[in-house]
Amino acid sequence: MLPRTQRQKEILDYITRFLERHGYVPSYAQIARQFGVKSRATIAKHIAALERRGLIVREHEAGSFGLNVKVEDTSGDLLCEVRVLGRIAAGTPIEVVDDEERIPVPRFLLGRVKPDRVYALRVKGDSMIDEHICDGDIALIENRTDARDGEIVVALLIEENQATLKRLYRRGVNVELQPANSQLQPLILPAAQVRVQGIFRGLLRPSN
Amino acid sequence: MLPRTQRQKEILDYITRFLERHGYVPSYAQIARQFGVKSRATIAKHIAALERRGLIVREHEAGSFGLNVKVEDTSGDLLCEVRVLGRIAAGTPIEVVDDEERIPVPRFLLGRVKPDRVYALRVKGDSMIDEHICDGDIALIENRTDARDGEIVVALLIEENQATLKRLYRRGVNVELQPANSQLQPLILPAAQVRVQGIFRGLLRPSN
DNA sequence: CAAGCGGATCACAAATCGGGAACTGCTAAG
DNA sequence: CTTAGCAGTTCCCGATTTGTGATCCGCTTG
Repeated sequence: MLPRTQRQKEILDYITRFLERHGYVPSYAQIARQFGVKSRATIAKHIAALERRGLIVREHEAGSFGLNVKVEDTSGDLLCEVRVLGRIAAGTPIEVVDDEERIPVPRFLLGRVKPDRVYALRVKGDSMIDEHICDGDIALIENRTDARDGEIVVALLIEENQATLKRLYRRGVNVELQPANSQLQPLILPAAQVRVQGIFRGLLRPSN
Repeated sequence: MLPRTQRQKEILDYITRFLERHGYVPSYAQIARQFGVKSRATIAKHIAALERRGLIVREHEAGSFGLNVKVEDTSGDLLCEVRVLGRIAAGTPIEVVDDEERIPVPRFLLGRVKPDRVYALRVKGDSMIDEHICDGDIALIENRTDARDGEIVVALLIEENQATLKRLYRRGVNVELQPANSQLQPLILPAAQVRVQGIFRGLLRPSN
């Protein structure tokens, strides 16, 4: 279920983000300070509302409200969460998904890349099968437009209005987009016709 | 469950880090010094609180408190840990890695499969490139020998002493091993020459 | 109008946090 | 063996924080 009011959503978001960053639940006073509210009782009412909607589960231990939203980890070294920005399919640019879905990702998959620079794309269709990326896979993309030579990038081909995943090499005023499958021809285009939307950083393939 | 307050989280983190670096548990006095606290009793109370929350398990043995910091708890819904059993490469059976490495895996990748039935294999070489599984990938395998038709299995070809990943179909006394790439010929062998070592359940591909 | 939301104030019980002091086991000198 | 020291534990203390209930107020929306 969704929060009913804007305030409720703000507070829910704040709690989840606080949890991500700190590994424990913020106190009512902390939340109140954050929103410039002077009364903890007000926060209590909002939290009660969120609880009625099932967005927060409490563990009444007296004096504390344990909760179970969707995020949390404490062991922040192993796991991080990444926004799912949308789908990527052949013949279309990235289709943005409206509501902010997030998926958990093992931290080690991203290497040195900061998790907040990373988003995920659900791969639709077999347009990138040459890069061994299949329908249903989840591609992890670093949000960066300046690609280094040889990196696998999400390239938006402006003329064809199509997004694909290819290795990128600069060739003077042109760029060469090279499929991983060496039997396929590389694509050479003027740099102006290609826009880099991100760098490929990893892949998740669900069971089925 | 989570630590409730900042102090509790700090102390839990300190203990875990100390444990990693030194291989043993810090004394109360050590923790107290670290946080500029003068009384060991204070630390005892914090640790008792962490114990109440199930974040620390003690083994009352002698003067020192043996403890067992939980790592994979809390986010149990999102994350699970999986044993890395070894490498799988062309031309060899699975090579078992001696020390018990574990990697974190997003829970949703495994679907209904219980995490303790799953192990991971590092893929070496391009022997399974046809299934779009590349060198350096980490394959998640369900530990099961009875494959259903059409499932992707880790098949040990006894005669050739070689493990590969293929879709399996039963054909009477024979089994058919079908590559994902339809251009390649399926392999048909007597069932006795093939041993199923697991079912493919998912894939992780690191950044580089 | 009533109902709901957002906020404020007050009061109270429970928990947290820090401290001091004394007790129990254990171990390592002397 | 005795002694000293160290570690964890327990009991008592005070100050502060926190969750929560009760009550009231202004605002919007049907």
